[in-house]
Amino acid sequence: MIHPRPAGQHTVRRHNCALVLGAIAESSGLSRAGVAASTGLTKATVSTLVDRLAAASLVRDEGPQRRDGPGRRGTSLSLNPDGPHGLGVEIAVDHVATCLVDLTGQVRWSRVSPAANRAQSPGRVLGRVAKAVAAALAEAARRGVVVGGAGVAVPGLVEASTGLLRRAPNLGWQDVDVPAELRARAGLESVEVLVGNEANLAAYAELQAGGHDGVRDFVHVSGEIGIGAGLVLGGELYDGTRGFGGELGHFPVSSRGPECSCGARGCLERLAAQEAILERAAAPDLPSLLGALESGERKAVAAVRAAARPLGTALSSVLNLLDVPAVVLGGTYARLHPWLAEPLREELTRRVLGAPWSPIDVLCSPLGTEAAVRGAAASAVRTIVADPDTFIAASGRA
Amino acid sequence: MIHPRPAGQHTVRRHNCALVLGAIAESSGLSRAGVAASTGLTKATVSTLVDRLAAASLVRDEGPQRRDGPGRRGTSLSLNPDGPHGLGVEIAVDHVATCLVDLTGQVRWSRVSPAANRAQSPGRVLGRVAKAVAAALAEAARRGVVVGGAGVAVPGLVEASTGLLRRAPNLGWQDVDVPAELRARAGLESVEVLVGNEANLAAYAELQAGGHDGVRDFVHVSGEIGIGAGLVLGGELYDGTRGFGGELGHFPVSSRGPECSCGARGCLERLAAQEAILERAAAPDLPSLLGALESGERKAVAAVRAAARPLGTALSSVLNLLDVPAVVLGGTYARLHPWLAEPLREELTRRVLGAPWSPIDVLCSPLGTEAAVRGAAASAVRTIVADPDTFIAASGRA
DNA sequence: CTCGATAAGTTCAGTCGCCAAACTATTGGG
DNA sequence: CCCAATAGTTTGGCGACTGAACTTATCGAG
Repeated sequence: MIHPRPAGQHTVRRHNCALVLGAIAESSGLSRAGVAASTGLTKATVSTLVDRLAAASLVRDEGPQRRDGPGRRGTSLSLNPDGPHGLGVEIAVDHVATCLVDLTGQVRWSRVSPAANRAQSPGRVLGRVAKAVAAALAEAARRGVVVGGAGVAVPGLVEASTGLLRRAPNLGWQDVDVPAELRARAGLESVEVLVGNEANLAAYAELQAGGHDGVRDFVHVSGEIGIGAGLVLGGELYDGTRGFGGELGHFPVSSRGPECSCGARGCLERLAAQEAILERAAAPDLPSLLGALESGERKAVAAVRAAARPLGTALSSVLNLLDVPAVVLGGTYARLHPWLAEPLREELTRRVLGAPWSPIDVLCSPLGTEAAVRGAAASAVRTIVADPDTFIAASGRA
Repeated sequence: MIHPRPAGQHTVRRHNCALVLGAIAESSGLSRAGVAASTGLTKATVSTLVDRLAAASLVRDEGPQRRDGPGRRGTSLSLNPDGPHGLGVEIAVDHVATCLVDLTGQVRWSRVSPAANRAQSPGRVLGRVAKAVAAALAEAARRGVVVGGAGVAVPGLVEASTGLLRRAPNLGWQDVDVPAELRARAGLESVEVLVGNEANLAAYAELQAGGHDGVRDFVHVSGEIGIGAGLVLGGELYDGTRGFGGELGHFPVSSRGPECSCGARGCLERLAAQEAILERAAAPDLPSLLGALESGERKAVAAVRAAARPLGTALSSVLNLLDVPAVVLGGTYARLHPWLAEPLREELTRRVLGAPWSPIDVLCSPLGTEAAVRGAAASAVRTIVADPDTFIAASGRA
């Protein structure tokens, strides 16, 4: 059993610091008095904590508010966009991406470097990654911003407890300690480095920047190579007991169906991933499929429809099991959204038990292929916003 | 968004009180010094908190420990079995069950009253339940124990946020506020009353009393009427976003298959629930099926095997999605365990991706039909153990 | 223009729970 | 009999929040 920690006054301050910052993050432009009202803390306490947050340049004082009626005006507080940034890194089979995201979740800088990483040794790939990270750090230095944390998105199973990348089939890696490697190779010694599965982090990006506002519970699916899924429950990424959660590709959706690499038959992945759709539509690649769809070719439209059924079958089971009211389509599926959404919604409505009471949303991700890097950076920013006191303490002694 | 609460010193004490009690619960017979070591608190703090817990009769001083070597002996501390009890209530279609469980999780008293509750009005049934609760409270009074909380298991969807029983198909109920009704009818005014889905609470009972020691992550399935499932993740009951989680009965496992009441085809429930097995085995009821199995009748054995496949298909999807390493068979499935476990394990081993690395346990519940009531009572006890300070404050002013 | 009403933000003594360290109590061994 | 070792208690101090009084800022009415 993981032992919970004893609490002391410092714990109280940590909690309340996070509470105050959270209130400011949630509604920008709040005054100290407003924060006090929304958190339940006293004005005195809020003042102290805001001073602390401002000193660490997490919060910015934006001058007096507009108000009508008598009384002194409050000072607008908001997250400081020039405060610490989160560094996002994505290691994919064909590229390495990096970006810098500010506290408000805005992407302030990003870069993608093509790289043939498939079946390359970890050392070689991590060398490339270290270079890209160095460039990002240089950019941050040029802008005079502190990098407060880093997140790395990887295409494989990440063990939550250890941070180890257990298996990455497409890279051919096994048991690689990515954070340790990057800390050593790329001058990230003083920064917290998180790793996460690429599909899970894409889901998190969707929550943070997707603009489906108010939707705090959904399943995010994207179908590039295989099918990646990520769960967001109650505004938090849910990644299972050991962090392996969200494996959806091998859902058995057809007792017959083609054989899969996993040994079973009728896996979702073989029926609804990008490759399966292209094959059925007799399209050589995604652009040509999209072209065919736009000109309304029956074969292409039918291929997408055919993928919607098994996808809907699998997702409806997830929705029934976890009681989630929305599905977000990302990656390739986002581009197919106009043709995919309706048949998918039909299938879900038919199969989800709660559908008659609360209709199911099938949403489209606006983030495209950048979702995973953004999610990685956002998860780094999250660690600061969710626990500012630790960040302040760390930057104080550094 | 649900607003988190501000923290103060009282929050610290609450947290540490729970920490100390948790340490004692986890390893009975610990001394104050032992608690201090395992929690990280100082001996001074532990002493204060233990006094507090002892004054509320949550913790009992059991005299000096045995130790070898020099030094003063510590005093053994353990959960007080004569401290507050949890009251468990189960409202089923054919009976009402009640029980009293002490802080250690032992059932100290229980009673089952047959009752034809199917399709009866809530008022009528709750009248019966109130009577059973009154009898349980009288028994508690006779024993001189305080009832510190109550849990009610119901066969339907319970909304976590409101505690409302949204739908109970087998009872024919809709939107019933069970806690409020019971508080009003059964003299439970001063006691916290929790409601939960019967399958989820059975899973919780399994965690608490099932004796699969060390297993803190599993799916619990039982097949009486329909198929009920409950998830335990990291030693906590997981009941989904709104508390509707664990719906497994309508997993689509066969694209053909018989039509189901939900409108779809090939639902797990129609293929693997008790009724389906009996029908296939041509057995009139469960006892006769068990008899046939014990005398090795091929038709009966084949029927159970036939149910194992779809069950395994559905469960493997859950295991892949949530990364859980064990399945516990309860209710009817527990009785079929000798014939069901092996084919089920085979199916799971074939389909679960992580199986080659960590084998999947298929365990048998020893709790029988009492699981749900016990789980209800245990969940009531849990609220005390997980937050003793609130209990102490409440009993102090009462 | 001044004064009163209203609201934001600050200051300060008070309270509460934890901590560190010193102290008392108990036990086995030389 | 005294010492080393361990359990538990007492005491003074500290940090973080609270409540209430106080200062600052703004508007509108006379």
